Amino acid sequence: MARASFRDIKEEMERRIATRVWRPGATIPGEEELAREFGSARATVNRALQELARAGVVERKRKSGTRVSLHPVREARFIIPLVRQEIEAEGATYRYALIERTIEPAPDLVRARLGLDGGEMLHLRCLHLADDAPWQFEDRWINLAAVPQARDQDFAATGPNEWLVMNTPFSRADFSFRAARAGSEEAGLLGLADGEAVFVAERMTFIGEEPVTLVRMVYPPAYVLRTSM
Amino acid sequence: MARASFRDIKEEMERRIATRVWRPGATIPGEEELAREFGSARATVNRALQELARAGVVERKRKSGTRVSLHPVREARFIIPLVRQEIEAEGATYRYALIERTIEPAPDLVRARLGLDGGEMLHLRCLHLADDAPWQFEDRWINLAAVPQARDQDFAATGPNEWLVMNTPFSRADFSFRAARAGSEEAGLLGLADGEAVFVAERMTFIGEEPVTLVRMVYPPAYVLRTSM
DNA sequence: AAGTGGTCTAGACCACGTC
DNA sequence: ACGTGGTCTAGACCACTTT
Repeated sequence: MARASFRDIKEEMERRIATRVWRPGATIPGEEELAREFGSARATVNRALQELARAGVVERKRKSGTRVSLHPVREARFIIPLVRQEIEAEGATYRYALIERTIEPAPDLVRARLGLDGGEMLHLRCLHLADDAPWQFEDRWINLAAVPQARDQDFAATGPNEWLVMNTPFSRADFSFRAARAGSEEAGLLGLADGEAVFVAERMTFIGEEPVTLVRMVYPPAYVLRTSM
Repeated sequence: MARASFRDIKEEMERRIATRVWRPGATIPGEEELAREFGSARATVNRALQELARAGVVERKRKSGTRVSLHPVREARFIIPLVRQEIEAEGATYRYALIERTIEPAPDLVRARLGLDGGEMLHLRCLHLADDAPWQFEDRWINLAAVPQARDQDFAATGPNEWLVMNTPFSRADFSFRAARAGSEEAGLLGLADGEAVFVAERMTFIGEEPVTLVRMVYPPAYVLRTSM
């Protein structure tokens, strides 16, 4: 092997952990010693170890050293792509259809979820299609107090998600995922039988403490959310 | 300000993006120029930019330079707790029940998913309960070639998940989540009506390239997976 | 006080993509 | 060919934690 890269070093260390040369809970050698062993600079070993630590494979503490995690990785990451990207990544053609756009006072349920006192909201209902087959039904409420420019958008050609991503930064988002039975309206729009199982994702986003939007996304049962770590 | 750390630089760059000094799609200055501006080494700017790229805020390509992402692909993290912890966090009492434990050759479907040629597998089916109400039905296949010690475990008192976490490191895991209709057996075990919507999580884990386990976890429709970012 | 990881620097060379 | 990011090095100093 040529000079060892931080990737090589990381792989070798993963191998040692997987094959229990380095056992869970055990302290592994210090960076300096490892650098000597791998014939590399300490910074290179450091980078490999930092990545392992970020992934939860090892735990590091100054003075005490680096230990193999007892309860490895309890965290997975997953990306929230735009529907358009999600669909185009499948090799399908994306199409968008607006169903309804109204401005109304926030219903109690939405106000409660977002922690709002009152005020007007933009209510949008739309459909995202892949190769003309329904892919996602979106039911969205936008807080016009937080995003006044949304009032001037008709969202006829572009979905609110893309517009918001481009125009409204957010500082926090809460997600939830569940299974549910399709209501008759949802079933109709998605081309499903009544009572079919649907995958429901909900998202609330905030700028600081101010609520921006609440969206409910309903997918047909063929949809699968994937991630890996 | 003292000498700029990569964190300071990262924050300043995030600020410039949030305040649209650097606009979506625009190319930002090269590392060398930024290093001069911040009075730091190029490696320090590089680290800040790499973290922004990993977070999806910017996109980098050699020769072309670094540009602000048009559609920031934000990533969310979620924790995969042990069922026991999940239930106890709800303030409920955890109970575990083994339904079936057999050693069999891998069925074709499982072999295909895991990329196995053959060999014996441990098949476990069990139920996790919260305050004596069914919480999760678990159907698990363990590759005995990768985890021979599992053959000696009866899994009568402790679920395979807890045992594996403590005894088998893994280097990669793939997750998927979907909605489905409960089969009659699942419905019976979970106390649901036939055809009720259930939330299905699947996980495959590997040590290096060697498959360790495939598990299908089925939750009643009341279950909600939450995360935030 | 001392040990270990955390970060920074200045310089170098490499790798990839574009021209 | 050339420009930009990717990575490595050798050395230095700092910061946190434990002794």
